[in-house]
Amino acid sequence: MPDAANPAPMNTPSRRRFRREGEERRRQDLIEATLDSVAEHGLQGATLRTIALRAGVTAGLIRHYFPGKEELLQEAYAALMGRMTEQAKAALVMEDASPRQRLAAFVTANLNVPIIDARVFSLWATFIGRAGADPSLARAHREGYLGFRNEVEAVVAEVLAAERREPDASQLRHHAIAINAIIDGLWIEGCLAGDMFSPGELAAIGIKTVEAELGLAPEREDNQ
Amino acid sequence: MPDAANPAPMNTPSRRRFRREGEERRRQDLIEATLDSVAEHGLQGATLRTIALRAGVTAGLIRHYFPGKEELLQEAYAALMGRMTEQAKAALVMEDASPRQRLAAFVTANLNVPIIDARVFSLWATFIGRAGADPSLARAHREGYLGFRNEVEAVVAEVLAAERREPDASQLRHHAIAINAIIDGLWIEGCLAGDMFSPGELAAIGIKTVEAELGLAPEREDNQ
DNA sequence: GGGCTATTTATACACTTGCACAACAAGCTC
DNA sequence: GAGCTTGTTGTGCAAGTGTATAAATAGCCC
Repeated sequence: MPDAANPAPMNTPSRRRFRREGEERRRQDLIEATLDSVAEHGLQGATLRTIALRAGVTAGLIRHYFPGKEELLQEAYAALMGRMTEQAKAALVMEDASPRQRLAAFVTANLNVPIIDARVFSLWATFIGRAGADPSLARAHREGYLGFRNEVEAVVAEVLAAERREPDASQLRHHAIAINAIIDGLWIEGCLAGDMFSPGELAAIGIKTVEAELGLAPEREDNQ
Repeated sequence: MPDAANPAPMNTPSRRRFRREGEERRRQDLIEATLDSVAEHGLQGATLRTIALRAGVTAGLIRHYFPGKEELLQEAYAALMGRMTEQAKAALVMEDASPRQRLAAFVTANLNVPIIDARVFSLWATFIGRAGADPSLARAHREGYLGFRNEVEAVVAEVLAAERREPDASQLRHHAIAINAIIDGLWIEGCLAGDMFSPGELAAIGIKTVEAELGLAPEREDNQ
């Protein structure tokens, strides 16, 4: 019996070499690997082994950082949502710009890369599809949605104020709902079939539609 | 050992009783059970055993009607898409109605039950989330989307013609893209958080936004 | 009613999954 | 460098997966 429990007496063929990373780093790597796996193979294809392989570790390690797969997925979704809303709102912080310009910039930012992105859309759809059955997902979405809509509503209020118009709360709410829908709808179209639109086309349509919704006079074509 | 391989010598405890259904009936039942399972537990929870249980048969039978799980899922998705586009287009066949009324009816139909429906949305999101990785899904979506958009474009052309306006092809296309986005965006909001809107509110917003996009004069409030 | 056929059940199998746990070594402290 | 902590690996396991296939029986034709 030359090869029993010890396969070769020369040297224990050595386990895999590894480095100890900081906790925060590992957790983020694992979350990113999870998002990649879900985007590529869906929730069913995102197994612990697939995720670990992508993160460059072995499956057992995941249990060292997360109580279970469920929690890993939840944290990954939270990270995704956080990034999305953060990017969207970032377009609103413009100094020295008229409300109307800020609104236009907001629409433009939401209808171009990196927000128009097939991977992000795939993730969003995959997770949101479970919202009907998973209350925590539904709540997370609702919070993100309302936050987004409130941002829209605030800008709309500024724009209309600059136009000397005084909408009541109900009108403001309707404007925000409609504009949010316009952006969402165009975002989906862009993510799913970006090649059907020329660069900047979606943003142009978005701005025009939003301004029509608000009853703003069309901009002159010849300004600068 | 009183209970060995034969648990009771009295009578072979009998297999499950069953009825032979027609092929078409069985296939449809299985597809419906598949959609139910996907809507409730996601793609990962839609196992052959779950589906079979819901359809009132045993798992093995599925292989008698479908080559494999993959094909069952594809047929289920096709059935879903077919039903969705069919319902959406059905709202357009109105005799004795002005183009503008038909457009309004179209928007209204798409923003109320049964098209506003959490289960259908869950299914749509779950499947469309895989479009990035599955070309056949992506193609199916694109065809459905373009079909829908072309319907919109046709009605828009009628509406504008009735208003003595003569948009060129590019303007028509932009209108269709925008209106499609408005409907999609409001549809999502209604499916995900229908309780945040009063009955008919989404449809009212949709009509107003669409008419603003087309530059139609607001309707008088006092007509009948 | 007696047989025939093919729908349906039931069981088996190879494989994957999430999770548990023991062994190991990377890198800090002294 | 010795020793210790703990991040990391590897293996094992029970449950569940899709598929294959044999056995049974429902319902039709005569």
